[in-house]
Amino acid sequence: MTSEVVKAMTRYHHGDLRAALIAAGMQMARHDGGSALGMRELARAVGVSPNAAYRHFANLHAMVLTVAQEAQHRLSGAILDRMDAVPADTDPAGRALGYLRAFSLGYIHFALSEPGWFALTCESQEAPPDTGPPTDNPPTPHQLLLDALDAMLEAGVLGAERRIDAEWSCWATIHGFAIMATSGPLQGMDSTTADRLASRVTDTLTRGLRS
Amino acid sequence: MTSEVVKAMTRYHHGDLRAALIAAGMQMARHDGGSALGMRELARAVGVSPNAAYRHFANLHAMVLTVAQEAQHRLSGAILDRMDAVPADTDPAGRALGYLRAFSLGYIHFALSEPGWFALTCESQEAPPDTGPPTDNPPTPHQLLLDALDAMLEAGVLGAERRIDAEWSCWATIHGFAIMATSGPLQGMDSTTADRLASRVTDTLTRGLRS
DNA sequence: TGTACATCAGTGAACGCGCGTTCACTGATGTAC
DNA sequence: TGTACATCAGTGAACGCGCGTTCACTGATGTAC
Repeated sequence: MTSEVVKAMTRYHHGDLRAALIAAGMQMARHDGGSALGMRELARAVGVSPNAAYRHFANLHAMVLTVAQEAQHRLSGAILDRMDAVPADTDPAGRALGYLRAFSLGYIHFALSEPGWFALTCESQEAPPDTGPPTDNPPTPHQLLLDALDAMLEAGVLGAERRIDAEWSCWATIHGFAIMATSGPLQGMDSTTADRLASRVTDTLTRGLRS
Repeated sequence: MTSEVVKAMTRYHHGDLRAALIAAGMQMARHDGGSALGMRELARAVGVSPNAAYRHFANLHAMVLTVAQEAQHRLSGAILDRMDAVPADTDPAGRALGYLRAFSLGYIHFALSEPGWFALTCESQEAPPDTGPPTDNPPTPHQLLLDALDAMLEAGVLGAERRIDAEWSCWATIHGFAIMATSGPLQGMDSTTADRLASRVTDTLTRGLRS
């Protein structure tokens, strides 16, 4: 398998240049954020002529969107891991609250541990131009939040009236904290402080929702 | 007065080129955000050689920071206007809650009505290189938030324990909503919806703080 | 099974652009005597 | 009051850079017969 890939890398036909370009884009964005993505630099990283990338992306914008979507998938994955780890044996109310907390802390933790990728996810709300028809993509972070809130509604933790627009309060708070901790006034805080603040902010949010 | 300025504009010595450059920078940033600021374009807008700007700013970065600070002053001004409009004849508790609400809605309204300037304030947390010693600058938005929270503490609306780190919950929520409404998933919503959501988010935040 | 040929996925060179920044210079201003 | 001179605030031209994108081309691949 590995030798095939190596062979593929050295052949005139790359093998899977598109995937390699996306991987290189992720690597670049990891350190320098999404604004560092460029067609020439990407091709250079993969060891291919600048022009070859245009076989796989119509232009710079399309390429950035595609890499951004990959970053968003990783964010979803990180959140899902935390949500799946919520113990299943507790009562529905506790579990629903656990989902929201898992979402919040998962989102924030991802932002802090992968600030470059996180910044990339913020940069593009649009969907990349042509996602092939058979998409086994993970749910978007936004969908995961809706799931958590609906679980709270069903478990009776959240009143029906309070459910309305609740996702935007959550998104504002959680995303806002992530931005702040990543590229705002809280930038560079130590991880103990980060954990404490993330926890407190999540508490305040939860209290506000439940009243 | 006006004729003096006009004369100053056409003289070899500009008169107040630094102020003119900052004003032009604000105008540019208003439409295209802070990343559109450039030394050459700025000089062009004022009708001066590209190099002239280097008499007033060490480099691009210093210029952007300076314009960003100006944008932040306007944000502070907008918030202050709202906070000053809080009726003084109510009880301290109501007034303190009014301050927080004024801060939140003022912040969000500014972001929505001047998205370019708002984006610029986000871009730079650092202080510009050399602010002259006699600074009669308005207080920072962050300071205004602290004032509102302290008023709530004094009025007994906010418990001492709840006051701790409360500014970060507020900042996350308010700033987060502004980001979301300006360049995030809520981008382009109509103003009725914006008002409703801003109000609801502020309510949720306030409830969360008071428990 | 072999072969002609269409198609795909790369190469290499170039274009034009606008940028930040620097250099040597000059016109205007103010100040010491 | 006049004048020499230092200093300030501009000009104009250029450098080097890296970018996105396009052009004409070629090596590799697969498919119909």
